[in-house]
Amino acid sequence: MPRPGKNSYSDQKPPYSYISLTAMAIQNSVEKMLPLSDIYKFIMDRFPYYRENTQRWQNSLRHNLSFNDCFIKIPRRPDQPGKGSFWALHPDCGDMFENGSFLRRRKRFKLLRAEHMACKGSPMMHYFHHHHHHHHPGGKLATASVHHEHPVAPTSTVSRLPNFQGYGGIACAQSGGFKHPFAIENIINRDYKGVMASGLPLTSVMHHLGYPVPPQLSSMVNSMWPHVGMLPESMGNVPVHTPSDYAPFGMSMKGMYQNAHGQALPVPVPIKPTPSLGPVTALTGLQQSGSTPLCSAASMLEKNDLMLEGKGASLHPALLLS
DNA sequence: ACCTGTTTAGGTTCTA
DNA sequence: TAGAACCTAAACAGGT
Repeated sequence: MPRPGKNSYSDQKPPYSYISLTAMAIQNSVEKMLPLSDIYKFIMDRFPYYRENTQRWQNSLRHNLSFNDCFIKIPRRPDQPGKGSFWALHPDCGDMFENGSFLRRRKRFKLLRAEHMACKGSPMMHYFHHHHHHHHPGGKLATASVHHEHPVAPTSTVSRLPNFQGYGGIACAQSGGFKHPFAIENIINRDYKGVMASGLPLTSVMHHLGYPVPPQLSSMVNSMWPHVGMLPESMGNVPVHTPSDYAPFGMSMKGMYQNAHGQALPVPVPIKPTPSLGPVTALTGLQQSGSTPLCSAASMLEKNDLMLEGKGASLHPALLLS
């Protein structure tokens, strides 16, 4: 009989992919972006399994960061000391984890070839490329304001992103401060080599590439360029969404809860909804709790426990204990 | 020397 | 069973 306690549960490998673990870490961060070392830290803090063989899994994790389009690299500004870039989730990778389950993705988030080129070459170019080709119903350019101490990760855009119902007031409350990494103030202050190399003003580049600048932004872009960072704060706000309508970031927040230590953790739910229950998921718990800031993790788990099926679908003990 | 990041390559596991 | 998702190893470049 395996005796419970030391080495029985918490040291076992968590049923989450590296993509899941990384997404958790990023989502959990205030700015929705983390340097590599902090991603390591998050994972090791919560999952004792990953406190060993660090060479192995960290190599795998780095591979995932580079290889998967759902992760984007955000360069540090000169005023931000530290090693490496920040890593964030691509704004459009919203529903990678069906029903909020982090166990297995419903499908791989893959950029189109052209998107990939644009994205890897220059975040900004990607941004406009992206928004040109997917006309979003209510989607306009991200809010832009000028002065911020830190670059922050994307506010979500509309496409592929489900409504955000909550995750308490935690993420919601922060969303007012979030800025799309491709938002003007974040774009211009970084190393957008593609544009800089062209020697053309931003709007010219955009026009040349066939990306019309939205009216409310064009004047701002023009006025800002090349006077980076000189725009008054008041001009910077072009609200697009009610902040509470969407997650502060492109990934679905359904299925998240906080444990007793204030750590945000996923609520594992079946990949496929139980047929008899229909598409009832962790989201239901959030929705039913209405605007209640913090959904009871216990009640959510209760609901979800009824639906757990298959092997790895139960809550990993490390999540409860850490 | 170590960390970060990219890429290739070959393997396993899961799902349609 | 084929393909997708995922894992691991490893070579290598560039930076501190």
